[in-house]
Amino acid sequence: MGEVKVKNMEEFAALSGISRPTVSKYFNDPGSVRASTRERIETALERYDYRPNIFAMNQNRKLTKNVGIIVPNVADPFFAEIARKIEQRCVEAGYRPTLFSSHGETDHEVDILDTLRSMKPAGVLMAPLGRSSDRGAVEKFCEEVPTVLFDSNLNDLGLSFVGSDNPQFSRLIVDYLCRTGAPPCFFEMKNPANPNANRRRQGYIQAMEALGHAPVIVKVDGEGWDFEEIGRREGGRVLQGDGFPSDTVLCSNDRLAIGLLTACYENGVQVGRDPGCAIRVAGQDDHPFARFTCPPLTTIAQDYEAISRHAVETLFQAIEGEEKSREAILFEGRLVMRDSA
Amino acid sequence: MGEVKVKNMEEFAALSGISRPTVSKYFNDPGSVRASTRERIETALERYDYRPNIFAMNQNRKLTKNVGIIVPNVADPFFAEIARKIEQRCVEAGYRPTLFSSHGETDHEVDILDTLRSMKPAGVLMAPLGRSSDRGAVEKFCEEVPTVLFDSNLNDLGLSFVGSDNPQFSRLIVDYLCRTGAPPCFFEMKNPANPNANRRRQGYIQAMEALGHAPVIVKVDGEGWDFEEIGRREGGRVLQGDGFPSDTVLCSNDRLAIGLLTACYENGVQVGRDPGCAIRVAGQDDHPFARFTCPPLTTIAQDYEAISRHAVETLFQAIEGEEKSREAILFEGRLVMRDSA
DNA sequence: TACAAAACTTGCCGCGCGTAAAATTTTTAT
DNA sequence: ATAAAAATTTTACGCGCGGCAAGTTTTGTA
Repeated sequence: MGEVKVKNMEEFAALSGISRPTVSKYFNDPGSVRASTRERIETALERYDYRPNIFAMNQNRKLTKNVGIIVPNVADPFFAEIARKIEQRCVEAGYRPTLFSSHGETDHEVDILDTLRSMKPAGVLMAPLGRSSDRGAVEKFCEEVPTVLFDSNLNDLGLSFVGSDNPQFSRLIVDYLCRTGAPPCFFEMKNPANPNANRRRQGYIQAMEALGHAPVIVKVDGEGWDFEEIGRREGGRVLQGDGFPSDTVLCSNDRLAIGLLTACYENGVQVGRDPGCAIRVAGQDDHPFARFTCPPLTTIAQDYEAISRHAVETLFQAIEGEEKSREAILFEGRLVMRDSA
Repeated sequence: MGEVKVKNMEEFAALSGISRPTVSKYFNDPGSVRASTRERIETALERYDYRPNIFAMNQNRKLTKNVGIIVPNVADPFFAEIARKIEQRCVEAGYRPTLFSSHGETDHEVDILDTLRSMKPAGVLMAPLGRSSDRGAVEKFCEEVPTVLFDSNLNDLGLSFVGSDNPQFSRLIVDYLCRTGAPPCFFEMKNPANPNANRRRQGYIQAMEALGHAPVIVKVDGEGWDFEEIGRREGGRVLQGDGFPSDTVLCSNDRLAIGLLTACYENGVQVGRDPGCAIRVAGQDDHPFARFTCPPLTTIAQDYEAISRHAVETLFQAIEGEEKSREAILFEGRLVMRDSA
């Protein structure tokens, strides 16, 4: 490998004894050439280490092999993890994924959309910021390039939506909490960035009423994506004030719960389901760190695996021509019992 | 904006009344054309919403405006955070950053290098996997494209290295721990993936000896990047066995410490510096989650800000022609006192 | 063995832009 | 006002590959 530096496909084709158009066909789909031809090319490939110029490739192809992945915030391990899974599946399918993070900012999300547009991607997998997304910009983008939304749904945008059945999450954990102790109150931010928060609240209310309990919601101030800090600061404020209306607190998501656990620690409030404990805390998501909080967090696990698989499959089906009407695919959560509730 | 769709630079040049080569110059460096010309172009830009085709651009330019950012694992919030900062600085400097994660795998890192090579990047900022990096592949890459290494140093590779003064980290925290309680033992993995771990161990040994104490190292099994789980599992094993040789444990890094805190909780071992506590635990890095552990983790903070700034500056200076000999720039850590030690 | 289908070759054009050289215009300095 | 310098225009070519059409070879089938 690496005997001579091969400048272009012309040269490589000559060296391998195959015509350039056929070599070109090979690179676009190795299966489209005769087996004997494929072998000759691959033999030459090992000797001369040549790679087609991706810029020249993408320039002329109507459809590139590029796939964009957008998450609202890579610094959140939840999104980092799901992005990793999606990335992997794209590579396996022969595409070139590029990861982008909006970093929680509307402008940044719009910029990414612009950048992506100029990359002529075959498709895009996008987890929108949610409430603070520029709906118009996203809509326009979805009209131009095949886009599958995940995690957070922007109504009727994109080819389809793949996410979690958030009301079911809340019902599931409310059932569990009521079965094993006091009915929970619901702890959330006043203006949640993520629309899933609303569905979770509604799921909570429904589940409580179905069990004959009065739902109680604790809304706290806080903007942005520093959920842990908001949970800690505002949770602490509640604890130092009147306290929570129930000794069981269901948080809108795990990151808020992680912050609340810190607040409990700082205020000397023992968390858990043991007799000596003063409060139970539960989350939702099964954040990668939920396993390592003290006490480990009882939560509802998102089905990362199914979401990433289905999102990618849906996109590729659309790319490869199968017309379908938009659908929202929701996966159920799984109760993960740990020690916090 | 957006009156008519402009196909190419030829068309746009005609619409703006400027010749195409000049328009081309403008896009490569707006400052290189006369102010009056610049204004005419920008006026047209607002009316006709045209963006040059990036593939065609990059194809002919010897040097693109692409910058590659490689981290060993985006799912680690530490790297996600520093990548975010670097990304931002690149954009401000007019470059197009692309983020890659090796996901802890050697093969993946090598693949990224190959992909990057074909993108003809102006430069690359790379945090190598470390011990499991393919040194030969990295070396070859560094010879071809200007690369600044950060976080983890691969001796003599790249334009320069920007990272932390790891021995100083350990000295700093050892001093603090000895001043406020029992001399610490050092908790680490047997085969650390990151070479910084070795420097930290050495710093620990030096600091202990300088203070007249015998260094004691607790090495535990564990492969891969699941540091929290290793810390929890092996930490638990130690606690259930003979226990730690000191009631103060300095962990090689925060993620290990986070796992150890979980192990302590699971084994009913009270952590902190209060009289009732059985053990003190300290970390190193100031991981984004260290603030939210229970108890919050005492640690040494990496200077994210300085590292990202300096890494980017060094790269751009090299790109823009300033020849310099390779240097390793190390930033000091800052003691962050919280409740765990 | 013949014959059609499939795979390949040859030749050529186009994509959108970078870039170089020479001619022309505009700006700045004398 | 005039010369020199700087900026712009014109002209022309090349980058590396995709894609098409027509002709040639190989393959599989009867």
